[in-house]
Amino acid sequence: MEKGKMVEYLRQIPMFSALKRDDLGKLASMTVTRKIRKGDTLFRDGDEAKGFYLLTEGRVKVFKTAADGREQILHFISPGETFAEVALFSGSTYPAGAQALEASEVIFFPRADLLEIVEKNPQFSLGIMAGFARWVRQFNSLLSEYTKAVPSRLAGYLLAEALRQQPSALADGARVRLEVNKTEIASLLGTISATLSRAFALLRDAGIIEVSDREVVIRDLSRLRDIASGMSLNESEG
Amino acid sequence: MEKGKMVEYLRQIPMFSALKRDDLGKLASMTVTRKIRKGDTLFRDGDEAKGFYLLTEGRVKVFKTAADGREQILHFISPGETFAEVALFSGSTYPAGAQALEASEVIFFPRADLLEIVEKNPQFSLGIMAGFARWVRQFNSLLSEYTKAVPSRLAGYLLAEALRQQPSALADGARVRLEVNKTEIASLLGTISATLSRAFALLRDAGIIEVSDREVVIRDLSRLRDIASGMSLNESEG
DNA sequence: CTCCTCCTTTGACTTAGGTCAAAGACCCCT
DNA sequence: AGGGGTCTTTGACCTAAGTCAAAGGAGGAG
Repeated sequence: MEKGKMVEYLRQIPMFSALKRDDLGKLASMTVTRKIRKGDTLFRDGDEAKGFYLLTEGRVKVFKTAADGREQILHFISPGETFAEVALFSGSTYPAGAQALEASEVIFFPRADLLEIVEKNPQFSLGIMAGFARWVRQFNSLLSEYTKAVPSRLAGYLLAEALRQQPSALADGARVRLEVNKTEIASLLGTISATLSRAFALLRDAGIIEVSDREVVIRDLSRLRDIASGMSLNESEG
Repeated sequence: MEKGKMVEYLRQIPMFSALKRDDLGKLASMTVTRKIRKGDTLFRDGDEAKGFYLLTEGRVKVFKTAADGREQILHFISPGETFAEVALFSGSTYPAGAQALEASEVIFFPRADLLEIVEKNPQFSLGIMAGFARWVRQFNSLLSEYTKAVPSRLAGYLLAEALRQQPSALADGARVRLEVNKTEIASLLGTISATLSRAFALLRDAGIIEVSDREVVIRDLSRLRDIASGMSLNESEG
């Protein structure tokens, strides 16, 4: 990306929006852009944390690997989102790994350079913290999801995706594209593909959603909401 | 607390240690100290976030309440620890509730006053962020715990408590006081007291711990570690 | 076009752990 | 000391969801 364009691009990212023009320029010049292929690992849980990333293209997963090798996805990153910000605040290691789900492009922000800007721009640190707070909330909700049954978690995921993809069109008939494969979604929801498959079938057979290939149509939004909030399938009937 | 003492007290808190003397003074004068009784609620999930807290005495739980009324404890707060810092960075609402587990005393830091200090002290914001990072890691590990069986989570909890209570004496024979009742521990570990009770019995019968009243003695630290890392009880035998 | 690989679905089985219920144990309070 | 309340343990039962395995499907590479 050419520098002027880079500055414009960075300005749109909420975290950087408070920066003045010359700081943005400095920021732009310290970055490293990197193209990665599907399956490439950006960093692993435990690697030394040298900076954080902004995804400009593609899709990335952030995940933890358990002792037995199974992985738990913490979140999917979409273009325009930053990840691994935690690197900024503690010199040590990344608490999770990151890997490309498809061909992607990232911008890397080296920790040391960033800290310089932070120290001179209290406003900037507020921006970072706001991003952090958002993140905490997300994490928080991920945790509460865990106590729910798999169909509830799936319902919650579908609602969140529908909202993210087309905030305005959240109504019966809304379409949700599944932007990652079901095995990955299963891992995000803390389950396995076989179980997720059954959960999809349950919602489908109840007439709440239609599934074809990678597209889901929401047929009964209000029941989907009920399920997401923890209601069981038969409670939500009628 | 008298003001000079308050300044000294605040200086010991990692988050505030980078502040200069007069900022500490300002900080001290903006706080509100509050005594609360066992069972008192400090704030609920969804309340407007007006500031954050520092616990000086007693014990507090931070928790989420599910739609069906069951609660999931996110963490126990011990004296000297801050909580609800998320309030600083997003004007909106608390993502969880807080309630006193015993008679306690807290210092409250109003959001608006704090932000003033943040804006003038980049160093301070770094301190806050460091606290945040610690918090993220803790949360992160809480999440990975979730995929494990209950006895593993219990083992992890006991190890963490042993380490917190007497970092130096972590060896066979180490004693751990249970500072909250088992129903609360169950909720922290994402289970219920009946199941937790069986998990205690399992570890006891395997000769890994001894339990009497509210005191646990670690008899076989290395097996406890095995269990905590996800190994099943019979795998860890021998 | 056809093979190969990866993803998804389905089936049969097993099990961890939640539910419900009841009985101890302990503590405080009067 | 008696009695109510809370916390903990134990038992019997049941269900959600994980494991293992196999069969379809769909897409890409040659």
